[in-house]
Amino acid sequence: MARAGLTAERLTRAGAELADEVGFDKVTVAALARQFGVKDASLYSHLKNSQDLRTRIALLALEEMADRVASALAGRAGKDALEAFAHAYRDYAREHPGRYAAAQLRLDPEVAAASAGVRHAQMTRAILRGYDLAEPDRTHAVRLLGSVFHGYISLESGGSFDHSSPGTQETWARVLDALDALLRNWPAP
Amino acid sequence: MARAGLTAERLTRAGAELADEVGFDKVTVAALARQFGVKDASLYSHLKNSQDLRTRIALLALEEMADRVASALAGRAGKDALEAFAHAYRDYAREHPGRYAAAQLRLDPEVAAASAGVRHAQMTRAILRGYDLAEPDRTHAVRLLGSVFHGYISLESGGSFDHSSPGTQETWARVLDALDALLRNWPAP
DNA sequence: TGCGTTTACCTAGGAGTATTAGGCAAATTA
DNA sequence: TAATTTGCCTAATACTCCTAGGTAAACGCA
Repeated sequence: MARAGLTAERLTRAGAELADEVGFDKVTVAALARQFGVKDASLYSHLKNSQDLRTRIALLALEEMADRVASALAGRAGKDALEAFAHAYRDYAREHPGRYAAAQLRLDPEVAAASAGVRHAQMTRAILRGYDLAEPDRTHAVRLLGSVFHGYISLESGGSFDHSSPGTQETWARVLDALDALLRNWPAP
Repeated sequence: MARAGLTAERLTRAGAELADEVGFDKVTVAALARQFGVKDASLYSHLKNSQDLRTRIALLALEEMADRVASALAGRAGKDALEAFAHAYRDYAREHPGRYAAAQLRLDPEVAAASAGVRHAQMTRAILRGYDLAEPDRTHAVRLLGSVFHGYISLESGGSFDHSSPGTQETWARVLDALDALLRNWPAP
């Protein structure tokens, strides 16, 4: 019988698509096998287990996000960079909700340390180059930015903003204005 | 044979405890039945299905959080209120990670509208009474606060802040300083 | 070109979870 | 005390995860 040509990469990619279509939590070994027309047991030659699959999808998502952010950030500084980062991040989450959810997966420390999440963190720091912040405020600010971006996307995609009036597009723009103002006027302790 | 005295409420409460112990995603009808020493089929007299169980835990968590925040907020204004809200929120999430995760569950619009989530949102608005913000900036600011709080807690509990140096306690305090400063100096469009 | 080795995919099966249908006995009410 | 409700049961179906062991296709080499 003909082989389907499975590899860990193809499975990861297909799993990511599936996540975007039906939700990350519904990505299952069985569902993935069905997509390739093979038995679920067959996937275990390529994947250690279902957790391994989820981890691979998470790592893929982190790579893609870091790539996007990197190219969005190239050649920009200050508020320009802040907005580019924010838009790239949010757009990715809207285009790929399943992958974005995957990227929130808690990884083993070693795996996380070797992931594109590190690059991502570095780029968040890079945004602040255009602002006059010394340590440890720089780190506090990085954490604040990460919190706002992640929190906003998470609440928005969860529908928390659906039933009050200004559109989320407008809020997003004003939030970025506010963050820019804050970074330019970071309060002394 | 003796009855276990199951009710939807007891099951919900036990499910919430279980969520805090092993994680919200591992709260299962079977696991809950085991805790009460009954067969899993027995729970279906009290719960519509496993989604119903999860929803009930989420609603419980929303109630508890709204209660905590309400009493933290009583008699406070301005930065005092901001900090009280933030601490109550974060403390709840740290004490009850499973319940906090449950509270993020996407609810049907009608269910959400009847939930304590509404009270929660109103209290976030109440914080802003101490600051001079008119609509629509008030709404933008509410969304920003929600994003920061949720995002920070989510990243912190996911371990994102574990491997960089200032402690998260210090960052949290400085983030609140920054938010207070921002709300007092909200930029014009 | 044919042979051996690797490996991709298979069947079979065990364990856990979600859910429904239908039954008996305990608790409640008349 | 009889009638009714209801709490928990057994049984059965379906789906997911995963392991063990087998077969045949593809590959590497003489």
